[in-house]
Amino acid sequence: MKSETSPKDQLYQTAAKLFYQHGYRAVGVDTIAAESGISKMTLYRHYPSKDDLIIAYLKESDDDFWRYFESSTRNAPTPYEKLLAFFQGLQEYVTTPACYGCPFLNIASEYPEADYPGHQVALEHKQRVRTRFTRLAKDAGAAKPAMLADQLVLLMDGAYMSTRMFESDNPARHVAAAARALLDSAIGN
Amino acid sequence: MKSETSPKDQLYQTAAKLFYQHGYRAVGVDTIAAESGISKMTLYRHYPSKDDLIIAYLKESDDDFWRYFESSTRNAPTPYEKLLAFFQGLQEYVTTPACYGCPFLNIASEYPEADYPGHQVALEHKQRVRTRFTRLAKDAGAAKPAMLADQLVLLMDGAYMSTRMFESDNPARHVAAAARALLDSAIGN
DNA sequence: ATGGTACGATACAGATCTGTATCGTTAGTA
DNA sequence: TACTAACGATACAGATCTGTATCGTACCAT
Repeated sequence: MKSETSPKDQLYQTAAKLFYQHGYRAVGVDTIAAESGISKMTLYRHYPSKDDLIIAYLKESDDDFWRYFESSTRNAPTPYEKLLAFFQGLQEYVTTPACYGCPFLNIASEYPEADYPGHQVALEHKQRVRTRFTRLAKDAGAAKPAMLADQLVLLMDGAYMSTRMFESDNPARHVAAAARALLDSAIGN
Repeated sequence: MKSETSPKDQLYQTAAKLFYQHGYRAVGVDTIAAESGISKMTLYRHYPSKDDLIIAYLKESDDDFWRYFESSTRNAPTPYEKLLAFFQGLQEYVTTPACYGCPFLNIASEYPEADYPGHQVALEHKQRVRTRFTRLAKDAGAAKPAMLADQLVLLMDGAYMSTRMFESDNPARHVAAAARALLDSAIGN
């Protein structure tokens, strides 16, 4: 059957969960090893350093994000509705206990130095989102698509951070309505 | 003249700068002592622990925020214009190299556990901002003032995080326009 | 059967961090 | 002048962290 998860997968899943919930600096390799039931030596056999494990997690999070982005917007017929659908899905996610914010914002907070490798990965991710938003905003007929995209990025990141901060009564519950207001204001329909 | 800064002040100013720029976990007490030119023993004579120093910084940051809030909105004649003025000033600040994000969002990222004292201080700060926004939104005639306030909080926090992440070409340069759009949409004038 | 590969367990090196203990010095004050 | 309070310098205790070294074992393919 070969359905057993490999030690590397086991390690990765545990690290991903701990990094996301508790932060990158707060989680040590000993904790990851103990929690996953995999030896620390095996960890270092698969990942040369803790930073490599962090980078692997960030790259996978980027893939996850785009997988979700595609699936949440696929059924929306227009660019306008695609953006709305994304923010509707985002709102549902960030008002869920499973959400601990944004892995990329979290790494940027913990490692603000621009030359840290993880910071670079995060920055590139946000730039791709910005580019994608800009394209959709343009196709939706916005007069200033780059400006609208930036405004939507602020909303998205604000929602992620609210979720990391608030346990209940989260301001992010209004992110979809806010996105709609910005879209309507920028498109003018 | 007695104008010399006291060792405690020297210590505090150095710690504030380092915490804000590099993060709380990344900055150790030895670094603070060395950078300030004050002995580590003197640090612990004034602050029982590093956490106490962090809390002192957060409380002072809260005061700073409200001082700025009052000064930036004082000359605006209406609640609507007060909110616009705040976001205009925020935009100017976050597009400046002196800005390293929001001390409260930063602490929430680095210490996500809700029972960490610093997290509590941060949460209370954000709640006060939310309350203040709600009051102004209500006085400005918004149909759903709490919702508008939440949307503005998302924008504000998104702008802070963008600044921590981006060095140039910062999406936060459009935060004032976004706030205006949300206000106009919610008030309907 | 045998050899290679992956993993577990453990100990450890070396760095770093928070916080304390000790002692010397300096400055202000009665 | 002598006392006191604050500070500096240094060493250190104890914990924690990343990463490595070593050795034993289990499994798998030839």
